[in-house]
Amino acid sequence: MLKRQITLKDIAKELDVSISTVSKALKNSDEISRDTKEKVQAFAKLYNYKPNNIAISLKNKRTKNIGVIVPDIVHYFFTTVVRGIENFANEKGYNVIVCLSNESFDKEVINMEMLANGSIDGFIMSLSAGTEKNNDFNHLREVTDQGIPLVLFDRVTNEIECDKVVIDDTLGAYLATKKLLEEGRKKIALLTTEDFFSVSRNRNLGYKKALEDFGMELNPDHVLKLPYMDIDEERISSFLKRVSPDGVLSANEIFGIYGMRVLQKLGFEVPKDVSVIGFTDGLLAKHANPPVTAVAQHGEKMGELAAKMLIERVENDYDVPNYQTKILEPTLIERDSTNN
Amino acid sequence: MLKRQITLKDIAKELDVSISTVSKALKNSDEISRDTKEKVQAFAKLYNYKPNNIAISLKNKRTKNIGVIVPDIVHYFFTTVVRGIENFANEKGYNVIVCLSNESFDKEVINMEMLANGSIDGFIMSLSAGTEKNNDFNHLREVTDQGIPLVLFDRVTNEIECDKVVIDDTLGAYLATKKLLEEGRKKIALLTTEDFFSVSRNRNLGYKKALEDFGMELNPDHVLKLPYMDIDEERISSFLKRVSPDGVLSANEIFGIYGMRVLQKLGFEVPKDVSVIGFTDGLLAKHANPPVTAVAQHGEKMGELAAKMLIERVENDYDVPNYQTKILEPTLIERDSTNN
DNA sequence: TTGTAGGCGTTATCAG
DNA sequence: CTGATAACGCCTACAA
Repeated sequence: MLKRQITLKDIAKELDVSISTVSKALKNSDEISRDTKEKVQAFAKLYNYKPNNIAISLKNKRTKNIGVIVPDIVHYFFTTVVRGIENFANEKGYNVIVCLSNESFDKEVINMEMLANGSIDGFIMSLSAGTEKNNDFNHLREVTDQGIPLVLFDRVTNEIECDKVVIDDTLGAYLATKKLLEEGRKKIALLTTEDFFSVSRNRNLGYKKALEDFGMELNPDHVLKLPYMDIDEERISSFLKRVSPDGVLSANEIFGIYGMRVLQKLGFEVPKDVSVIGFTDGLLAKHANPPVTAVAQHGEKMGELAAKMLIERVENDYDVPNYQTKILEPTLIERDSTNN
Repeated sequence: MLKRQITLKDIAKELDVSISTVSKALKNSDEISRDTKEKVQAFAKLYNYKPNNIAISLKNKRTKNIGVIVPDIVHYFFTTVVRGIENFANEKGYNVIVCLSNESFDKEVINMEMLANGSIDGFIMSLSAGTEKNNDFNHLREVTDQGIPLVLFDRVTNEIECDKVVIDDTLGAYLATKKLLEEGRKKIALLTTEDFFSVSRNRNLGYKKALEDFGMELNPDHVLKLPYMDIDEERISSFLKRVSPDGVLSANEIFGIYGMRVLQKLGFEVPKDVSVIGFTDGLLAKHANPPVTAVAQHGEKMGELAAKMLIERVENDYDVPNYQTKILEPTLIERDSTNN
């Protein structure tokens, strides 16, 4: 069934020359006579010769593969980051191996180990919820100790020294909260996740800071911290019912969208009675009714940057690491869920 | 910088035994004495020996990698298929290399060639818009001619003989249209894409069939066929304004969501004045206001099935191909954008 | 201008 | 029980 791909050896035998002659001829080396080169190249094209990547990888100790491990691929943000990585990497001749940790520590570890045995030249990843919760980064350390380049994005940790790309989450939340405050909102609810998520921690901080800058103090009763990014319908709706906010900031796309619908069902008009802003400028925000003002995280750019940083590491064997953390600026995209 | 991973050779030298002894010892071969095995295994663990996958791939002519080429990763459906593939493949010890064709014929070809040189054991893919439009499948044929297993899903073609997984798009559209008709809707608009998309062709067919079964005939004025899956705000809104439908069927998630908002802005109430049903039971449909009744395509299952079929081919070298086309049943998920 | 030989890391066969 | 050898497909320094 599997018609074996033709190899240098096959060509050599067929044309009655040596393997190295064939190899050189195909590379247009000028060690080889025009005659021989033409003969070999013609034959190779005729039989559709393609060098075997695996053999080349073994020889070069370079696979031209990048391993990407992300918590999931359903949420818009990760999706766009993956797209950014893909774009840049393909441009540079790299393939992208995508693995989903599914927010699970165990699966993240398994995936890393699966890829760390020579399958890839480097990793780009965002920590799973499980990993952030466990606060266990040994699998990352093993990888970096082996000298495999690693770039963390979005959900990062100080425990590991490596290149990183994040957005300024604190600033993003600050800008959003400020916007609500400037609209005159007094009771701003925060829908977020627990502080063990590095991004949530920072977003929660930005929220607090903005309140303080406007002479208000954070009321814990106005904050709902859920353990995961999944919607807990019960808790979100009872929270909003209780708080009855005139402004909502959501630390992710999905809580905000869901929260807005809950409020609408309770009779609130958006943005007349309550303004809503959410993190992630995704399809949900864009197509909600009304469209939701959002903090754009520039995922695609983030992915490109991460890929760029990684490939740079892979291709240049610096002996002084000099790790960088790039911080992108979030942008507030104003839509109809807030006043303007 | 890059601390070379330890190899069999290193262990052999260090322990003063032969490479093959080490290899066997690590495999717990009973050709080797208990003593030697223990010594070798201890040493290997201590120095964190991991067999080099690339070398193994070269030897076995099996990479344990699956190449997945999809048009994009932003739309919910493809996202879920990729997740299904990932799940099943990882379970079986395979990595998934994801490439995005970005709906472009050229990029699809480039990606295939990139992977077809030994990097993967088989392909799972869904045709790009460009490919369906060009009607050019030579890159697929080259791959299958080489004996590389290929599974097509969703956007497939009869031109290529290989395993396929699809849903019954005609039935899906039929069920949706029937639902609208049974509600008493008389003027059902169809938002769809051009017929060169295999899926659209079938969905358009199902729409027509349902109308006919209810004694109505298709009115071309009630159908808007756009060239791509991107929202053309201008055309969609002027179309809906003109038609002023009491029912809308959308052949994808995004047109339906957008169309519903257009109608709402025009003063239509959903579902009082107009019912809306869209293909793809995704986040947009689920979180729209009101939530949209949708044709579920069971992407995750589709992905798992595709992966299963592919891995079966990869691992068993059938000499009679006996290609299969699996057809999944779509499900109508009823929500508040239709009456019940 | 062409060919030989060795190596990338692993495994399998066969000899000792 | 252990080891030498060849092979997977390619590349390259060196020899002829």
